[in-house]
Formats: sequence, structure tokens, C-alpha cells
Amino acid sequence: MSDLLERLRGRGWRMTSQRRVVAEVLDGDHVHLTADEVHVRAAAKLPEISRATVYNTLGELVSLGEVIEVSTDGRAKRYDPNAHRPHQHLVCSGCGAIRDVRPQGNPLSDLPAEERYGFTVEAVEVTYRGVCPSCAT
Amino acid sequence: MSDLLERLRGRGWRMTSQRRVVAEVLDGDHVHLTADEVHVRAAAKLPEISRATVYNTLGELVSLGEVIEVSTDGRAKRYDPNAHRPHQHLVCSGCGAIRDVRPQGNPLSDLPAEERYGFTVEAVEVTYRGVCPSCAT
DNA sequence: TCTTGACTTGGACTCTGTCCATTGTAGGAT
DNA sequence: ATCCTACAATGGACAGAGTCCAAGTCAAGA
Repeated sequence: MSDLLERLRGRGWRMTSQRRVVAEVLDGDHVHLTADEVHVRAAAKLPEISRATVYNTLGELVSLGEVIEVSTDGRAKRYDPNAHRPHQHLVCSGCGAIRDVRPQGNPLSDLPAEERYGFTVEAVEVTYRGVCPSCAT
Repeated sequence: MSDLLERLRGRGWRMTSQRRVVAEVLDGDHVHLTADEVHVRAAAKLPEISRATVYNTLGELVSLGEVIEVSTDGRAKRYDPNAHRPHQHLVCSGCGAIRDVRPQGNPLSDLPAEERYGFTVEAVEVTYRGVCPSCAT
């Protein structure tokens, strides 16, 4: 994750302890925290960090393309630091748990022109929905 | 849409003027209203209908599988009455407009077992993101 | 027509997220 | 090493979306 910090510094990001802590909290695979969860974990390391700063920092990371914003359920958005490897999400309808999954040989053939209604299509999102082992009891 | 009302009555739904009005508002193709928009349009026909009833009714229609809940942007959920023909969504990142599109081949190839993390996979959602003609200026 | 349990109402409340004026500080300049 | 200042953090008020609940209403079966 220090390479992330390097990259950000290179882009002219002013490095503050708050931003560093938020970046640290977002490290790892299969991490999909809500802004509030990020705040709680960040505050454990830096108690005086404010909610507004967490929201600001997450928003900046998303704009910079370092973090992906995922809203799978209409509740709180989740933040996925695994932005540099394309992947899809497997979501539990019970508890909302999310796992990253990788596309097989399935390149999501582009939408044919006659189905585009004049849109410029830029991305495709695939979400698998199901029930996780813990919720399946 | 009267066939919808028939189906609901058949399932033991008590038919009230509020429910009828909500069902009418949701009629048509490419309809993806927010709960609030449904409330405004319903209130135009039945002024005393309450927000809570609109939410209740939409929730019931979703449970019954007659309407699909779509949350594409972390803002208000949208309600899609076109639940009986499988389809995908094309969403404008600018204004949030949604169009229904139909799958070409069969992009829903199941997730391979080794990628399921023990989940029971029940559905796949595909969302194309882009910019609509009006926002492309 | 009567009865009753299902439905509706509206207002309070929660959760998520944004805004803004004020205060603090990273990091280049001296 | 210290000073400056533009950029960042703070926290509290605010807003939008949705849920909850106690009380009143009504659809439809007897």
C-alpha cells in the first residue's frame, strides 16, 4: 500500500496523517468497507479524525481511480481498494457480504449499437447475487 | 397492467385504491421511477395517498417479484415494473437515466464453483455505464 | 349489514451523506 | 530552521431517503 501513497504523492497529494490512515485502513483483498466502517477503523488509529475528512478522502481516492465505489444494496456505499485488477462482485442477499470474483473467459461482449440508444458506453458492471454459507443455515 | 392487478388479487392481495394507483403509475416500458416520483404521480390521481403507503406497496410488489428494485447510483432506489422479461440496464453517469437493454448471446454463464466461495448463486445483474445523448454535449 | 383483520396515515426517527465557516498544517520559499 | 500560505481537517448543522409505529379506516367474507 505504500506504493499507493507514493503514487498519490506523485500526483501532488498533500500527505496528511488522516489521509495516510484512511489509505492504510483500505488495504487488502476482499475489503469492501462502508464510509462509516472506514471512519471507525481510522479513528482507532487516529482518534481525532472526522467523518467529513473520511468522506472527503474516500471521494478523492475514487476520483483518482485508486478506489472503486460500490453500491449494491441501496444502503451505504462500499469502497473497494482493488481498483487496478478488473473484477466483479458476488454479493450475499442475506448479510450484504461481498467477495471479489474474476471474469472467466467472458469478456462481456459489448452492447450492440442498436441497443445503445445513442449512449457512449464506458464500462460494464457484473454483480452475482446469492446467499453466503453463513446465511444459508 | 390490469393482468397485474388480477395476479395480485389471485394471491390474496386486498385491493385498495392506493395499491391500484401505485400499480397504474408503474405501467410501461423503460419506467424506472424513484419512490418519491411514484408518490408524486400517485398523489396526482389520489391526493391523500401517503409516502409510507407508497413505500409499503413498492416493497410488497418487489417481494412478490412483480417489480425489480434497482440501485445504480447510491441515491434513491428505482423501481422497474418490467420484471417478467429478463433484461439489463444501461445507465447514464450524467443524469442517471436508465434504459432497458436485452442480453445478446448469453452473458450469464454461471460463475465457476471455485469462484463461489460457498455461495448459492441465484442471479446475475449486468449494468452498462455510459453517457446519454443529452449529457454528451 | 356487520365484523374484523389487513391497510393507510402522518409524524417522528434513523441512517447516509453534504456543506460550510473556522482552525490547523504540509511543505516550498527564505 | 523558520516563515507563509494555500490546501486540508474539523464539527456541527443540514438534507435526502427510507423505516417505524400507534391510531384510525376500510375491503371483503360471513
